[in-house]
Amino acid sequence: MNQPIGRAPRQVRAQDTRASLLQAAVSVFAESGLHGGSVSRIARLANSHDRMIYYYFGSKEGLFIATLEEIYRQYNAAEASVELDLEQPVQALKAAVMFFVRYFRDHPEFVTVLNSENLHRGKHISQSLLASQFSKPAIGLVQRALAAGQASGEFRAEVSSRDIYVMISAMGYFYQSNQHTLSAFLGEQLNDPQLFNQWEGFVIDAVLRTVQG
Amino acid sequence: MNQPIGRAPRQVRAQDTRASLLQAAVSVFAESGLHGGSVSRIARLANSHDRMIYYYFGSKEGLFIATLEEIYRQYNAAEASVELDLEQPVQALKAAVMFFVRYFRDHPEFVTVLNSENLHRGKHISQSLLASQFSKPAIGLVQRALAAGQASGEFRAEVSSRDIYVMISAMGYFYQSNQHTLSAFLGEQLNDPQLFNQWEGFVIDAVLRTVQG
DNA sequence: CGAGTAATGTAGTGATTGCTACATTTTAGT
DNA sequence: ACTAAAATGTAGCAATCACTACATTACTCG
Repeated sequence: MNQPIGRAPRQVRAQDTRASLLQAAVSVFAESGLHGGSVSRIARLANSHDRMIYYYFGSKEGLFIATLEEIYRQYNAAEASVELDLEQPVQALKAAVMFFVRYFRDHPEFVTVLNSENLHRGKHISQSLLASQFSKPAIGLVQRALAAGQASGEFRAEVSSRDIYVMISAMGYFYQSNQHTLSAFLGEQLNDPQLFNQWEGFVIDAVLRTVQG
Repeated sequence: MNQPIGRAPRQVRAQDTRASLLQAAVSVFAESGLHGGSVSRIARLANSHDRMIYYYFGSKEGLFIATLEEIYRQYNAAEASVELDLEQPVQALKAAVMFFVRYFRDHPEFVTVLNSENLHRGKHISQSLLASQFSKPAIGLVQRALAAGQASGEFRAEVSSRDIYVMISAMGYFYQSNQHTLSAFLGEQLNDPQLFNQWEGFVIDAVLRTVQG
């Protein structure tokens, strides 16, 4: 569009290659974990070659680090796009809970890749230079909703936003992450839409009861 | 002791071999997951040979299924040994919460092996013939404490024990399971004992506020 | 247009994997 | 004591793995 015509093709294609490799890595690592997903399968899915993974990411671990950064980036971007009506703290917190619970449901790749990273004791995310940038906006949603409610007196002052953030994340994440063993355990299919809605309502209720006076 | 002297050695040794292979499998699968842990490493850790794994468990997957059954068995056994004073529902529920939160903290192998199984979409636990037996006593603790409180009128009647069980599990499990990425995310080491105690107190508070009228 | 290089393609490497064929030892039952 | 079989040990196979040396293309820039 605003680019000189004869310019882009080379560099653009290169970026496309990198991007499709990264996207393929997200898919494969999400499905099979770091060890389970092979470099050649990622390259094949991206219509490229193993060679290019090493060209752009140096190693399989380098690709995994980039994958982590990518899913965190998407996570933060999604969180940043949520708008809260801070005039109504209860509704705001409710909206925050719904965002998280649904994000985990709709982005299983986020859940499984993080699980894979935690299996490796966080050794890759600690190598990431961008990691520190991700921590800032993360709790933002919960923090703002909670602070608004505390200012208006609707929420208790002694509740910490970190605890509430972890509580919400835990209930949303665990429900998705462990749905298979939980379903076998409880004898109910947790991915059933009706059951999910019921669970979402329960989480909202539990969080509100926890923060309210 | 009460065995005829010349009897046991053969069968006993055989059972020892099987048991030590299973224990080694729990350790290795917990540390590296199903794909990351190799059969030969498990055999070496058990002071045995790859060969014996196939002799006793048929395949690597068979060993993994047995591993799942083993950690579930231990989980249920621990749960069954907890005694609740149902005359005091609040204390009983509190004790239940503490049991779960601490069990996940003290048994990371339970957490990581289950994560590995969920990565594979529960395909192994669904093959287990013993799996159905595990579901029964699981929610027992929570169910009894909750029912006692509902009978006495201290807890709300409309709360479901399944929701409370999943809530408690989620908050305890997630805290342990995702401690590495969470620590990087929050800038705090979640395995710090003081922070853990604070979290445990928060979970108790959140659960009680959720069930109380 | 010509040259230098960014980007891609090809064909392999050695190491490790899950698994098995085969041999050997050890013990229980008769 | 003898034998069938349970249990263990040894050696190696075919496949896959992450990774790389080397060659080739294609485009940018002077």
